Amino acid sequence: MKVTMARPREFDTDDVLDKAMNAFWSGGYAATSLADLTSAMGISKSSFYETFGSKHELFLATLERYGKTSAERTAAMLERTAWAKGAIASVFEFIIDNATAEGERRGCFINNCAVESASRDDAVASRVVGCLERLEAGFENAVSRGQAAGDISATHDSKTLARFLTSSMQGLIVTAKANPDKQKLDDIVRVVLATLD
Amino acid sequence: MKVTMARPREFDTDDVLDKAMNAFWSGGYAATSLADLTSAMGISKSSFYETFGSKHELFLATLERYGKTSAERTAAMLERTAWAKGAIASVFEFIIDNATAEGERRGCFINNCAVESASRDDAVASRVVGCLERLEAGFENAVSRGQAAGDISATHDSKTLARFLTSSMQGLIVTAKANPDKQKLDDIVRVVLATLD
DNA sequence: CCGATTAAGGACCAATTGGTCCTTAATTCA
DNA sequence: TGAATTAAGGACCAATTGGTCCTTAATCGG
Repeated sequence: MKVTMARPREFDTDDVLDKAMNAFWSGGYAATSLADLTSAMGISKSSFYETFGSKHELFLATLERYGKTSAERTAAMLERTAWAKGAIASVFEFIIDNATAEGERRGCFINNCAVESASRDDAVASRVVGCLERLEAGFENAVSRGQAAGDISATHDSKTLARFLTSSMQGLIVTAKANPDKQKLDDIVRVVLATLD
Repeated sequence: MKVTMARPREFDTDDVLDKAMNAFWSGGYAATSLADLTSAMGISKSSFYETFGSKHELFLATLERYGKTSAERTAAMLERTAWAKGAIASVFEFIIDNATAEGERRGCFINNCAVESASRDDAVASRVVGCLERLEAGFENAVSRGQAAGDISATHDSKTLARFLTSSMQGLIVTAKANPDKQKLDDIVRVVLATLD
């Protein structure tokens, strides 16, 4: 690759990528300007274009980073936790806690990207689908284990339930964004989790 | 009100409002420019500002129109149709048909608005919540009738199920936008409708 | 037909958009 | 130390942004 390094970067790529992701997460793609981005990332315009190419390429890079970090973490958590049913419940609880907490309600990055950009931008769509499939795989693994343990009903097969749970998660996130009413959200999750019994 | 009319408008307000709504529906708020809007609406800039005040006010007007037309129609349909359970199923079927049809996949206007703008714009949020509550009321009415007819299980009360159905609808719409795979969507709806048994 | 009133066309605006490029500063290897 | 290389600062760009305003055209009541 690079045979010499010359002057080294003054920033960490993953670090500024995280900051860019947070900016897009809060503002969406279209409404987040280059000025917003460079300000959030703390780098200059020239470093921006040198390192990331364009606003669009940066956006894709933040999506990939999300897939490798947050989405992967949630899915892996579902697969590792011993009590599968409890792990599933805790994912939904986490969403409610997040949405009803003080401060900015920015929803879920992937959910935002799916709604704003997926149908107009194939590169975004494929990355969004990747994250959702990883999550679905996490749910399916958990459901399978729960069914094997006799903890989760076998009325629906694990893949079907995993798809349902992934979709329910998206629905909860949208509902919470419109109206973060804990009672309503708890009602929804109660019915969702009852499908596992 | 107006004591004289002088020169009459060359366009119908509701008609151009519908065209504006479709433009926002396809492009979102931020990414739809004034040029996009006036072009879609077929009116001049001066007529635009004279009639609607600003881009933001127009946006709110399209949301209100959506509430008075589309949202109201769906909710009323749920309330009128004799076989409540079938009516609920047909709403979900309609979403799948829409999402898997050829052409632009622009999702649901309210869903798009909820995700893009609700958490950053109180005026938008209140109108989005209004539409969702109207829909929820439609579901609740249908569920109650179904429960009275012994057609829908009384395991969960009608309000809880209505909230769940409204949220499930949002989830389905987001899932479909990311990946309009009919099998997956059918799987999801099967589990959703099974909660009524 | 005429004065009042309102609609529409489009010139104009400052600010912002995403993006380029030139210069200067830092760091490497030889 | 010096040549090569790369990073960073920021001037600069055309195009577009949402929005204003002036002029002209159309239609009303009288």
